[in-house]
Amino acid sequence: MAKGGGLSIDLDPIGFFLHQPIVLNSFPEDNINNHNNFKRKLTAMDATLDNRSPPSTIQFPVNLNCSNLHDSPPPSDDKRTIIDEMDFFAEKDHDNKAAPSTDHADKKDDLDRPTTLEFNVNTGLNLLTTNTSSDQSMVDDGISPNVEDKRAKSELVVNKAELERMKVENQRLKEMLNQVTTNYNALQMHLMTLMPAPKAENTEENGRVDEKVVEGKNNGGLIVPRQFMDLGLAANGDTDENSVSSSEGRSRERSGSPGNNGELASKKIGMIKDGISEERLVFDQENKKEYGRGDNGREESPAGQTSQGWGPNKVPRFNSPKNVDQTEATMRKARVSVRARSEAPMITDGCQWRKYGQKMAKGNPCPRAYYRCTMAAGCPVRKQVQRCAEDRTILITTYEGNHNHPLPPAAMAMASTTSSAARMLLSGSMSSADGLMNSNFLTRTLLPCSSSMATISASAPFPTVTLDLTQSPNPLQFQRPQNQFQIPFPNPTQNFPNASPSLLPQIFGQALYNQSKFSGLQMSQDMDPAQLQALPMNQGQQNSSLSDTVSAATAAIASDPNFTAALAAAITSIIGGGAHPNNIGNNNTSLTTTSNSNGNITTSNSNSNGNNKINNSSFQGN
DNA sequence: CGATTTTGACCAGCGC
DNA sequence: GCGCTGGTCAAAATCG
Repeated sequence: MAKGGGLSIDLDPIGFFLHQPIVLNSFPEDNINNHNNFKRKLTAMDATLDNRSPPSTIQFPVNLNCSNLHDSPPPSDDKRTIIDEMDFFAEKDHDNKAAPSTDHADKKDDLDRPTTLEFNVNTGLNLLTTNTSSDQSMVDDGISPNVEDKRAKSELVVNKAELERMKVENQRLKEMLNQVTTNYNALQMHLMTLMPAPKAENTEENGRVDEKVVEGKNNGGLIVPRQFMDLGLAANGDTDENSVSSSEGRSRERSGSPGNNGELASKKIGMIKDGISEERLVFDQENKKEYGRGDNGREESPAGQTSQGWGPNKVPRFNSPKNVDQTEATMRKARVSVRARSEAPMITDGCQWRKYGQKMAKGNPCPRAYYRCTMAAGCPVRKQVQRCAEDRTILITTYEGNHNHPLPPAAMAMASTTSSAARMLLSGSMSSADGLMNSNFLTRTLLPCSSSMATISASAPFPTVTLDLTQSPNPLQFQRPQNQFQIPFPNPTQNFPNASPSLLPQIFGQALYNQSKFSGLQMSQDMDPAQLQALPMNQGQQNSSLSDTVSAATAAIASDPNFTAALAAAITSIIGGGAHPNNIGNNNTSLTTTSNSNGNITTSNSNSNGNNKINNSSFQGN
């Protein structure tokens, strides 16, 4: 027990004995004298400062001192700050403390650091500690080693208690973090439901509005507030049409005549202008048949909370000018595709899914499975799971829609990713004005935390963000398919050594979400889906699968103070309005320039300067 | 017995 | 109009 570097630190204010193993009952004589001198001085100080000067058996402000180290480090000392962060978030220390030996070992490590010594010298509180230490030394003179042992044991106990307290506090902080995350998510969803309409302005004038926005932004650098819609949530004020049709024609009656659809569409366009969600429109007009009829009535909701998201076969048509609104609305169905290596049939994303279909997709010997979220009735979120044809160890999971229910912490990562990416894509499809900024933003935000790549595509029929977790950390080595945005990520160890690849969804989602608050992302609209399948893979390192995404993410965040701090800083800067490209100081930003077969141009951007424009690819007929 | 999966059928969009 | 394809449904089968 005599180890415990902490004891040594506390007992020796000047650091005389820091180099020595802690043997409380074997102080050299002269050192004891030094302690006695100190004791005399400090006892006087102590008396004036604090009447509750502890009796000889209670001289453990030592430990309080330790706690003070963690709780309120002087701002001037960086090292101490680091120590503070580590104690709050680094689970390792706290986890390890279960074993006393480990605990002591840690303290011993601290002992070896000059900084610790420096700390002791500089901290006035240590004087008090010293005083007690001196008392202890004095006691050494006349009291048996048993007392010393008792004292040491007491200190050990107190240290343990302190560690326990900190552990509890750490746990409490983590719980608070979880709570905040949950609330944030709920608020986010609530916000989505409350802001359906403003998009209608853009819708009214179609592409022209976009151009205006572009000009305005270029001139003034103005960040136009963007509207993004909730893919998954049905607005409370939805019409009952859906419910009506839902109650009437079930089963095979779903096939309404196209003509009716057209009429309905024009009616609904009027509704859009009145502030009705476009997404809702899409759903209504495309779901004369609504799959809200659902199995076991699951997806039916009297409140019209019928599922949205994936209407059946909603491939947009871009040819008819009359259908521009409709087209645009249809384009709202953004998807987020995650490629990850996994032997499991499905990645663990924290949600409950029910398989509702399986099909053999063209060009892939592996069947594609269709799942819908079953965590709440009417949740519109769906996903497709399919193995990559080229490399069957790669699992491609495509998400669409937003959850309309609270999510367990374990599900937040992926849900945040999908909904945020979808919103980003959707808002991006509305305007290209800030495309570059968005790209930079996205890049900047994602850069630090991912070893993977995000491919953004608006390939027909749906704009898609592809998160490729199978790729090399050095994207510059890749030959990118055309018509894609490439968002390269540097070596993850560069910034967040402890950031797990599993973190990507969460970070990506957070980043996208934050980004979507400000603007949309310009993207190429006409990438061939096959190109997504042809994404390079098997290069470089093999990243881990996405299984246990959330737990890994949580653990990594909790355990890596650097990561936490940086992420918090990034998010703070974003939320605080720091999303302007000029504020982005990331040299790693790089967007590839590609032109596509349809003549659309995507613009490269080699830095964070937001002056370049990215051409907004108009919807191209396919 | 309820929930989930399987699987054949149906539907809509698209291209020819 | 026809065939292909993607997406979905829903009855039957299976699971826990």
